[in-house]
Amino acid sequence: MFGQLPQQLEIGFPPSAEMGHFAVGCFPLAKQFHKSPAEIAQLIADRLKPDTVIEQVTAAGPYVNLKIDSEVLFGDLCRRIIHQDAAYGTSDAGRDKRVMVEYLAPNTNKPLHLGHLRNGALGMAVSSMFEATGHRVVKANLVNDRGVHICKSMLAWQRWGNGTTPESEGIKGDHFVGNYYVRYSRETEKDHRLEDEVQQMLQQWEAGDPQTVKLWKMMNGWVYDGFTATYRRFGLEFDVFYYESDTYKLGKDVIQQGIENKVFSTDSNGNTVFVLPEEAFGRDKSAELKKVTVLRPDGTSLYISQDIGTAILKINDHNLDYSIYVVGSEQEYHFKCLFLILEALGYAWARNCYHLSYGMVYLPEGKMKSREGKIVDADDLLTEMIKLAEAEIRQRDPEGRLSENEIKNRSEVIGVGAVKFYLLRVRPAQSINFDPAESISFDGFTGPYCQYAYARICGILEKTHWPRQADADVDYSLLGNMEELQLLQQLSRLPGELKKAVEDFNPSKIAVYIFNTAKAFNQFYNKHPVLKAENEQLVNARLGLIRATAVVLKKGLNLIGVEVLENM
RNA sequence: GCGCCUGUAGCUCAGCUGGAUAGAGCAACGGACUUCUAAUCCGUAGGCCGCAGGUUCGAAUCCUGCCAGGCGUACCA
Repeated sequence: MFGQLPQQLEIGFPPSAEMGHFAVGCFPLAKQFHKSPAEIAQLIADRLKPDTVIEQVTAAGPYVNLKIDSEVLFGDLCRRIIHQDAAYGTSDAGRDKRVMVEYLAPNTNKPLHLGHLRNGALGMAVSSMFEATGHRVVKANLVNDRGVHICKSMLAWQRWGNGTTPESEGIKGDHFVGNYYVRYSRETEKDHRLEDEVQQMLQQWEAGDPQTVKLWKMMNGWVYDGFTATYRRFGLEFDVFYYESDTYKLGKDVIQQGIENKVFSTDSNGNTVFVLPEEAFGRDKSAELKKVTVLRPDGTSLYISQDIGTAILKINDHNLDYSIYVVGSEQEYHFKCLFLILEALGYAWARNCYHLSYGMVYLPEGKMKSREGKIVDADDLLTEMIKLAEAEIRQRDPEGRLSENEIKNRSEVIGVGAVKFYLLRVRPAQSINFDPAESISFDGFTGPYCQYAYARICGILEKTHWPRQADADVDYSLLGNMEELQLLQQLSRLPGELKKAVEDFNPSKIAVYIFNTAKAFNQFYNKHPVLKAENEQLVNARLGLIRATAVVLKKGLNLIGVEVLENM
């Protein structure tokens, strides 16, 4: 279409569709021809003669705005979208590349909370985005199933559980265990000797004491039952689980090798340490180079030692090209060190490890603290949202036409979609101030708003037989009003937005894009009838346009893990 | 002290690889349902883009300094 224009020029959109369908900024040519961008734009506009495709060329300041023949403009894109369907916007840019997305990493001593939901929503969205760009994605969950915190719940249950189980009490397993974690925290304030007992239990666990291991397995089993239910409800999927109980001793061999190769050194306390480069880390309070300990003097490992081992394990297990860690921003320092150490150890792939860091979720009262019970529980929040959605659905169905099953299904899709969208609509680096009132809203920049636009389209398509005639015979040249143009322009953006979202590891780009697309549709919908358009030809053309819109909305929402409904 | 992140409308945020008059949502006010789903749409109002310099034809965007908030700063995970 623009073969006649120099290639370095970028094609964008004018601020208003009235000005033209495409805009070409002439800035790059200014230097080359020693003329102002505006002069060049005028020159091009004068030279470029309209033809069958390009209907009008106008210079507007430094831009050349082009108007394109409607049949080409609309027909091209709508036909392509409808034809490609779910493949629209995808690419094979990452073909043959294997990428692991590690996310969630829950502890098995308490239920999931709002922070986990943000992590999970991000993990799933990023995975989908990478899949949509042709990557082979392995979704991994590194379960933190051992350690002193797990023993706390275990000890409390042993002491005060009286042999009860989640079944006997009718409580979801993870919540059941979490209650004992809270119980431990309460009791230990009164009786500090419990702390010694917990340490003892941890030692017994590490020694493989059968009783302790049995208790551990049983209680973790309860937690997994609970987690599995929440995963299913929130739409979290994993291809592989790593358990810290299997991996916590990893890394020692590599570190030993690193010592021999002088990657690590020993400090005055006998710790095995890695000295951090000054350029990236500066110096500490006493003006010394900063260090990170990778082994204690007694040879026991630390968080980072395990992570070194696990990183290598993951690469070897799955032959990865990229390894992504979805972990909160408070661990940026840790991952910076980890990747640096891996590189120092000679692993070239360390450069292909990424920490997808995301900001905290703050509550109105402050940061979430599980021990103080000041958290937003994941299950509670989802239940609450689903209930609100249900109330809305029932209000819209006063005659009670919907089956209970249908109401349940819709409530879940809407409620869960609202939570995911709320957590994904801001970029990951941004911390979220969790506003309960705003989070439960279904109006405006929300998931349900986007789902609603999709459902409205389905409502129209349901009432007709699409295509009413052969797709090729639809006369798209009839389209071209402002709302149609703006909607079309939005539809054309998906591939580019997906590409940017993947490059930045930023699902919020998709969320924003989908919202804008839904809005463009609603604006069109409110102003122009589809089925009752002036004539049959126009009806068909508009049906094509909204059919394409439905494809884009569904695709975009699915990319960020939000499901769609044909009726709302 | 050092490192990273953040600062844009009353509130929550887009925009940040420099380009057309800085955009949305919420909240406020006013309008549109005998018309394909009003979970919608239209309108009004609301901005020294933290501050000060610099680079540039052009800066919310890049650079420097400062101010404010958050996170982290090995021997917890």
